[in-house]
Amino acid sequence: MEIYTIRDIAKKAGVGVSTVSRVLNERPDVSEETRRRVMEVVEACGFVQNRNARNLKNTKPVFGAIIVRGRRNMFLSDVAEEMLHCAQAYKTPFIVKYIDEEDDEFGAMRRLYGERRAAGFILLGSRLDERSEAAAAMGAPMVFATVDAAGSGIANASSVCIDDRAATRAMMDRLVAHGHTCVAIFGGNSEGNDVFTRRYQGAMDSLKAHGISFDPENYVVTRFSLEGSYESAKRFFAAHRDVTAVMAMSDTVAAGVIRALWEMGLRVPQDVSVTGYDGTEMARYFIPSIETVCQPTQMIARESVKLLCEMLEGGERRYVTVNYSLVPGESVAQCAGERGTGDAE
Amino acid sequence: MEIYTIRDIAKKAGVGVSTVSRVLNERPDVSEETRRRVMEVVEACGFVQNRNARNLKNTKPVFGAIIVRGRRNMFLSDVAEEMLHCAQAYKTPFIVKYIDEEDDEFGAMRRLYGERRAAGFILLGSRLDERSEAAAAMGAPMVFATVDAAGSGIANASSVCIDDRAATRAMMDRLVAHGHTCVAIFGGNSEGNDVFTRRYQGAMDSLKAHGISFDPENYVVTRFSLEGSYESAKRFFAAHRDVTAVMAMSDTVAAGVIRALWEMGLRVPQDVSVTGYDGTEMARYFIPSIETVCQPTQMIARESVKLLCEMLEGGERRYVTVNYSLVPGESVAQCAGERGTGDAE
DNA sequence: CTGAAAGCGCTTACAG
DNA sequence: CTGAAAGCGCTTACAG
Repeated sequence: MEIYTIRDIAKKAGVGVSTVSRVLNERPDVSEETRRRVMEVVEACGFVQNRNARNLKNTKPVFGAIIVRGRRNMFLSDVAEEMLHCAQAYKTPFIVKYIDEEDDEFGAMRRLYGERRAAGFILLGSRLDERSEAAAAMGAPMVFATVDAAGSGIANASSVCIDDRAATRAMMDRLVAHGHTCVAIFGGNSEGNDVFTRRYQGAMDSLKAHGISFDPENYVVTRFSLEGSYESAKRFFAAHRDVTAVMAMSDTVAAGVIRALWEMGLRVPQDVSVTGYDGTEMARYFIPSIETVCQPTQMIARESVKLLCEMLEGGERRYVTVNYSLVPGESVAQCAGERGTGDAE
Repeated sequence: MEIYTIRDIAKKAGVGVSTVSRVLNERPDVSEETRRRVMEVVEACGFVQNRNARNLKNTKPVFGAIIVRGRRNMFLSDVAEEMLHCAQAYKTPFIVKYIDEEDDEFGAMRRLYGERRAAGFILLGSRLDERSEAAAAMGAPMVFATVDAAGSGIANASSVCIDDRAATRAMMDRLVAHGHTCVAIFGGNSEGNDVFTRRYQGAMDSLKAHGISFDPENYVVTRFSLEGSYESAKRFFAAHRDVTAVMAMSDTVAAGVIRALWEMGLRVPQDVSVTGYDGTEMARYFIPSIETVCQPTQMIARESVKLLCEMLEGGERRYVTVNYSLVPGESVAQCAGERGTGDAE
């Protein structure tokens, strides 16, 4: 298979290279007749533009980059896929970059900016801290997806997210309504103003409203993978048999916890209730199915892409909140009463 | 944050641009003294090479592309991640491109070649048919990962895979050893010489050796997602209550099937045994854990990357077979005896 | 060991 | 509406 350049096409079509370029970029200032002739040659040769050259030359926004933090995170990768899908409606191409849960998304952003001149960024599953400020200094517009940037004050940062605090509050209300008063929370390592903090606060809002106290030891920091949460749960429940419910900050974590409990002889939901977060496919098909907070994948994807494209055209930053919903599951039941620590003795 | 070019660096360091380029590319023909001076400036400016320009100019192999067929396939995405990891040991950068299960990986390959001049390809979860021949005409070396290209005769195609036929045969032997004679197989739509055919043949090898017949109606074509396999299973078991075991061609499919059975009141493994394929994390943590054929992720990744890099340097094509292993799981049990079709009546 | 120059394939003012 | 020319940031022979 031969590789053609725009110059080859120009020659074959008997026009100048600039004309071919115009046709390819769907500019209006080409006669219909010429356009057809050029397109015929393009089709016939199976010509594909060289993006390296295209991106090298262009000064205008050429493409956006989606940075996903967490490789094993099915929810985030679903959202990323959906973003790619939505992006097709815009002229701006998008690329996706996956980085490790523990990696620095702002470093990745900087690199993408330097290496390939990405014009704008969507940060999926990011945090919001000093480094985001530094990254903002690049001047490229960014959209935080699933994280609220409203308080950040960063000039070129928009965000799309659900009200995490309200969602966890509502979820905790459900657990309390089922009689659970001794709950453990499995979440991430809070580094200030991130999604984990919001969710934690929401849970506290609920407990406080119900006059229930929370032992800080019952906040378990875990990796967001099956293996990670499984290990965390094994360790935690070896010492905390009195807990009757777990609120996990992702469905994957919930699944790992359920498996660990199961192996320890604790049934879900009969002995322990477990809730998830995200509303993934897996939550629906796991046994038991996992009660969870559904973040609307499509809506988040669509709004994020739209926002970034707006900003690339000079639009203002905006903070969008989308609606979550509580998805019932088989993983929650009425509290059977205090189990106490008797088992461990 | 300002963006510097190689020319800025050259000026600041008081050298020519070619010298900076040499330092950046770790060429030997630069004096230690000059190298240090240049690197200092590079560090100080936080300079990053523009890959668009780099890839545009270069004629030598610059980067490889990994094309993953199937977005929801956790096994394949794990392998892809591992490949990226292995690739760090080579000078050749790699990029990953995910395409839909139903999409044309060879079209994607062609585009990547035209648009970005990828020098070589790793095809993850691909098939092998007429289109692969056409793609081969591009001349770029390719490595089929998890598919055997040995019989294809394509000049520039290597492959890395397990012996799929032997693996499914061994797995079916286990089911038969547990007394199962009426087995359904959940797999993909065979389009000739692909992995589904191999696995099917392996299963037949076993059944034939045991003098057990197989009703073609018991081969169920399904999408490789939880939802897809769940739906397929619901439909299938509504009419085929006599089946006592399911051999699924992926862990995800196995999970979907288990969930469907569970909802229909059929327990796994008490009523129906189910086996998976791939050896994913999920198989280990699902309830029940899923007995599966483990494909060695790391080995496949490492060998594929190595092979492609070899070929990019002019090496010969090779066909590598790596070892699979059978992972026991809670999803298989002794056949309780024929259930017959009584339930349906 | 080092630098000036050409060129990778495209886009975009600039003149017609 | 169309084409010749300059230039995006880099690499790579080519001369020193």
